[in-house]
Amino acid sequence: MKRRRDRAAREREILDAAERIFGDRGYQRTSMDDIAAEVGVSKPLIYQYYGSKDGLFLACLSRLRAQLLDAVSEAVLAAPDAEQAMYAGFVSWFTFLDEHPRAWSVMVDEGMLAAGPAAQAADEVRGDFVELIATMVRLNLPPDRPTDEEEIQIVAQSISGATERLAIWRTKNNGSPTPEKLASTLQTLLWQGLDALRA
Amino acid sequence: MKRRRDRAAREREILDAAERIFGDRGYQRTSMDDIAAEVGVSKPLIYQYYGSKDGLFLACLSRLRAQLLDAVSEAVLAAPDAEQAMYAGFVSWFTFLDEHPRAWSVMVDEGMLAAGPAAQAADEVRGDFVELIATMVRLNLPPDRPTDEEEIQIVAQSISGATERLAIWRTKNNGSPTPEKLASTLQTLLWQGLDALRA
DNA sequence: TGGAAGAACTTACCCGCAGTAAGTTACTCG
DNA sequence: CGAGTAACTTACTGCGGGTAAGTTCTTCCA
Repeated sequence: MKRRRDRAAREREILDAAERIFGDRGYQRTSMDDIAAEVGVSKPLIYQYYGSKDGLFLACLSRLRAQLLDAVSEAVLAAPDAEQAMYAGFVSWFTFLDEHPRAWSVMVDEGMLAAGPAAQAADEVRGDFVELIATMVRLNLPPDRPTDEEEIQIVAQSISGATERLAIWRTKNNGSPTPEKLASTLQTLLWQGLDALRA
Repeated sequence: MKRRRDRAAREREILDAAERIFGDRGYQRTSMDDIAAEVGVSKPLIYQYYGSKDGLFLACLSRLRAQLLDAVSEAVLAAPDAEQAMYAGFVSWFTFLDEHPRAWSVMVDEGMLAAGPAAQAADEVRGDFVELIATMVRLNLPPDRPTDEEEIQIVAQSISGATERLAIWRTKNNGSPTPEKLASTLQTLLWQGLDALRA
């Protein structure tokens, strides 16, 4: 017989199992009973802790996103200049996704949340990335130039959308091209354009 | 009492209703019974014609995508040169989505199909756009240059992902910025980079 | 050391909805 | 008219998200 545990430990245990199973089978093909069985606990307990299937999924999603955001932020901050920061950011993005394939499956599935209250929360998580990118773009503007905030948002959304799509495409392509190839192509494609917007 | 109709007419009627209801409520919140009721027909008939809920949704999706692809292709082909073609393509993309908000809701929901056999089909539809973009990029390469097909795919996927994300962001933003603003920012961001890849 | 208080956990259900088996009604053509 | 078939329905199953109403374990103070 399994012992009882305190709430925080059990929550972590449930979250880990959920991440694993959602990652393997996707949102739709995973039932709350499956997760309950994996943890060795009954379904209502999960509902008590996470409220709903969406809630549980969202908890997985936001933990994973935070890890990814950390990895990318770190790479960006460690770079000596803006150009290399951009390249490093791209590489670390694709590399993280390579090294955490299950994590990535969960995130791709977030389309699942297109409706409902959880959608809002999911958007916020995504928004973190857009903000990271927007900040980088802003830092690289000449200080005297009046910032067109709308334009910055457009650029940040575009880059975020592009990298996300590339990551999806890449998994369907059995992991090629390499992160470096992707990063350098993006770099070439975008760098001059960013320069042009600066003018 | 409603009369019987022949299969093709009924199929169209069902598809129209499904597009409307999916567009209003999203995939998850729409039940097959809802659609059946709207058409004034019983549920098994829809199953006979479309096989499954995914099948029906996919049928809506692929019709709408085809319309959107037509609109964009036409705009692109009507332009006098590559630079204007790119701009015109962007504008027509955002404009179409503006003018067919319901269409757009259906398409955004396609994340819903992340799993299952329908996912494959959904990807194919999306692939049409990537191919359109890739073709345009290819046409604009100097003929003597050895084409790096992988690089072209990366670029096409990026642009497709970026525009899709911008469209989603835009609807959450109550339809601003304007299609023209988006198109011109993208143009500035990407044009020089495409030039750089050409070299 | 007993026993109240509360946290951790379960049993046993409900119901909405995708999907189906088996039949019924209306149209069509010889 | 009647046989054949296309269009359609009634009446169900089962899965899975979600919940009401308890039951056991554990802690901690008298």
